Amino acid sequence: MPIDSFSAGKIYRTSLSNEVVKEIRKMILTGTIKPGQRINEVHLARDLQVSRGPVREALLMLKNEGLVTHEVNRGATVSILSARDAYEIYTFRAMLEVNAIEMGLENLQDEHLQALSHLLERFAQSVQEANAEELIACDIEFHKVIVGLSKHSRLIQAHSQMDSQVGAMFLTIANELPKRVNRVVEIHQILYDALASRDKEKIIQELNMHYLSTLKELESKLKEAHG
Amino acid sequence: MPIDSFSAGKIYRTSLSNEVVKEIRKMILTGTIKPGQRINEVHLARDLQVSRGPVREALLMLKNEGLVTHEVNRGATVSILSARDAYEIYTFRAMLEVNAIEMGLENLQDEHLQALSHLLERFAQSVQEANAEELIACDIEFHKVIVGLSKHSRLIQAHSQMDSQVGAMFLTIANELPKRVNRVVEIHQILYDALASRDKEKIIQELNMHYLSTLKELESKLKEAHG
DNA sequence: AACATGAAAACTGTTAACACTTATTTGGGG
DNA sequence: CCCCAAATAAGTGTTAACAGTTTTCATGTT
Repeated sequence: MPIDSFSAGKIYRTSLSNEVVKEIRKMILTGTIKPGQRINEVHLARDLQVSRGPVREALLMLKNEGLVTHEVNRGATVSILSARDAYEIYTFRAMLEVNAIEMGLENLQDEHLQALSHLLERFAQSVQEANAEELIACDIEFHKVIVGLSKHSRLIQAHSQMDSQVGAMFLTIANELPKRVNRVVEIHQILYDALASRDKEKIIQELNMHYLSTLKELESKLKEAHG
Repeated sequence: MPIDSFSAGKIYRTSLSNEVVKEIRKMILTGTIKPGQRINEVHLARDLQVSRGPVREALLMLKNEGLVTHEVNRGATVSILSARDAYEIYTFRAMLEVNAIEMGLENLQDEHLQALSHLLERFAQSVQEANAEELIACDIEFHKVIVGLSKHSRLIQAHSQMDSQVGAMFLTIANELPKRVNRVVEIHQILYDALASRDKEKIIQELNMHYLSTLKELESKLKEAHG
């Protein structure tokens, strides 16, 4: 049962495995399957009306996103992200973004600032609509623009490899988004201003601030959730 | 046909896919299959006396190591590493190692220095024996110790994800190893001395030097090979 | 001779059945 | 009643056959 994805009239060919990846990723990020839960290939395949081959390939890809862990002869389980993981994810992303700025700030064009500005509007709107999914997408997109300035594909790839895990972190605290959410927009506004100033030291300082505060807010939640 | 790997009497269970990964990786790193060459799943499976399932899974894993690229309905191709790739690989590794030192130099124990010292001996010996494979293994191991100081698993993982690509780079210039090879040992000796001094600034400076010179030596070769 | 066209071959993507491993249940002995 | 062991069920790993796509090759036309 091969699948074609349609988008604006143009046909993009994709494999079932890739579609299954999206499906499972969504299940994990929306909490349909929960951290620590084992993933049954047969059941999942049947639910998705697909055979086990694509499911296995999809699980391998999700393993590389860090959403899933794997043991031989025991299969895949949804990753549990600890406070330590949160620390690693955010410090590493901060590190990558700081280095991206250091090596590529001169690539910052007005178009980038426009794109970021537009993202801030989407941010604000998704807050009003209490649309967590959209909020996360904006956050990820925002930081993707920053690392993109480096034009360093391996740096960019290492960064985006953690996108899903960032999404999963958000999920962990999703129940109390409303209170925190306004600060997120504020914080990104500050980052935007720093970028617009094109002052390298300032940007780097704000980046570190940004992630430090994000981490602070997250860690207490995570510790009470599961060590 | 499930396979068990034996090692020093103890039995480690592993999957066929993992064995196949090792096999294909070896083929790529020894030049049995060459950059740009397409990988035929059926032929490869037959050669390895295995079915296509494990081969496909292995190719997925090798894709994440950067040794292989993949197009839907066209299968896998051995990655071609350009001068730009060399630049990215070495600048990114340098960046990761510098940050590892910055966040984890205080974790440097005498045991680490002993291990590094031992590696320098292995280095020297593999030079004498003109054992390129061993030389590469030492180089990778040496730098693994450095990033290991960070105790930051995501940083470590991002670094080791490029190990195979470093091996592939070496391969590209393997024909003229002899001349260059003595410098490699020298350079690592300098790095070792810097580490032994525990002087953070000095270590960072030497790391940057290290990769700069490695890159210089490589780039000319790579450009003449394939853009 | 160059080019387009369509059939055939080769190859990847997917499926379903088989083999082996792990988890669970059941029954018997302490 | 609890614990252990054998039998059984459930699950992952692997294989082989089928389906659809890409590539190659031959044929006919200009």
